Amino acid sequence: VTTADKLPHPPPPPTRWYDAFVGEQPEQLRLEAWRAFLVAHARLTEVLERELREARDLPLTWYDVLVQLNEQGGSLRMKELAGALLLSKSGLTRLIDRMSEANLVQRAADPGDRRGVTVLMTPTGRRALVEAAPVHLRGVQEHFAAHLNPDEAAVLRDALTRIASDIRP
Amino acid sequence: VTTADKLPHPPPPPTRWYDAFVGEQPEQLRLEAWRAFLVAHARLTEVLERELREARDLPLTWYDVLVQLNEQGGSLRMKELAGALLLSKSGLTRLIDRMSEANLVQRAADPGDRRGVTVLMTPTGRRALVEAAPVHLRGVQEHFAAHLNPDEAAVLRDALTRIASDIRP
DNA sequence: TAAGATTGATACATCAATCTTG
DNA sequence: CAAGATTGATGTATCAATCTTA
Repeated sequence: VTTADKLPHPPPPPTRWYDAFVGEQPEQLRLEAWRAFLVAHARLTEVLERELREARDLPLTWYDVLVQLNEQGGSLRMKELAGALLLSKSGLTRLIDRMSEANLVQRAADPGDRRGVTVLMTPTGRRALVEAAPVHLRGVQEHFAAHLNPDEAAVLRDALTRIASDIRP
Repeated sequence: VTTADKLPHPPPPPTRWYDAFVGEQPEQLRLEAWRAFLVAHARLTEVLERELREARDLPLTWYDVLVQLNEQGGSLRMKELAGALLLSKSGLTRLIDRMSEANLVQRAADPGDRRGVTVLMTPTGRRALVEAAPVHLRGVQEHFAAHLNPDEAAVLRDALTRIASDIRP
């Protein structure tokens, strides 16, 4: 369509819109931390997702559902689960559809309030969790935790917790 | 469908599959860092996405494309761009389709190797970048950078860079 | 044949609207 | 009406297969 011989716009120099921010050394450092944060997250979720899928054919989202259910004694309301997973309500509805289809979880009516739906982990689901957990935890250990000494781990935990909690409100 | 009066599976105690890992205090700390990392990322991308969309009606992905093009002098091959954005090739094809539709970028044939396609930032795209950058950078500053003192920023940058670079190979 | 990019089928998430129960 | 959950329409990502040029 467009020929490269006649470029429609001769390349101007890159816009240095960030000059105001990176001018001072401290801001430069913080922006580097920000980029590192994004890259690390992308790479980590990619490997962990791949490893779990290859080893146990389980999507990371499914694993997360099972972990949450396990930590809450095996059952949880849709609303709570959606919150814990940082997922929209409709997103969770479909996720639970698929996982029920695979017999890893099951829906049950809440006898007290029939508007609510409770999600139960099935024995099959529990088995899937028990088999997947070592794989996933080994991955987290190898790709994330092993690179942090205790001081660094504490800094990450504290700083990131602070950051997260200042957003939600 | 299922009545809650007859639960199909009486809740067993939560499986403590993670005992082997959290038994020692240092591993506990690192797992907390891992959870904080995930939560912080989810919350941060959510706010930043929302803020940019509300202020300039620009998806964060589009912004990232413009930033990359700007840093590379205004043009980049599809392949390079996909790599820089941590996006699949086909994903980038569609993204560039939409952005071309909106006149923010433009495709051009590479005269040297006609298999390749070069993506150019248009004047409209540059304007969009210049208007969006302050909004986004203010967001990063407010929600992320402002919570870090220089020492913490350095730890995050160094540790996360180390983590990311040990994955790709 | 291989590299670069696109296309088709599909998976998964969201918003807004809707249904059911309180 | 409000709360909890689901549904319909839609946006955007992926893989595998395909097309074009080297």
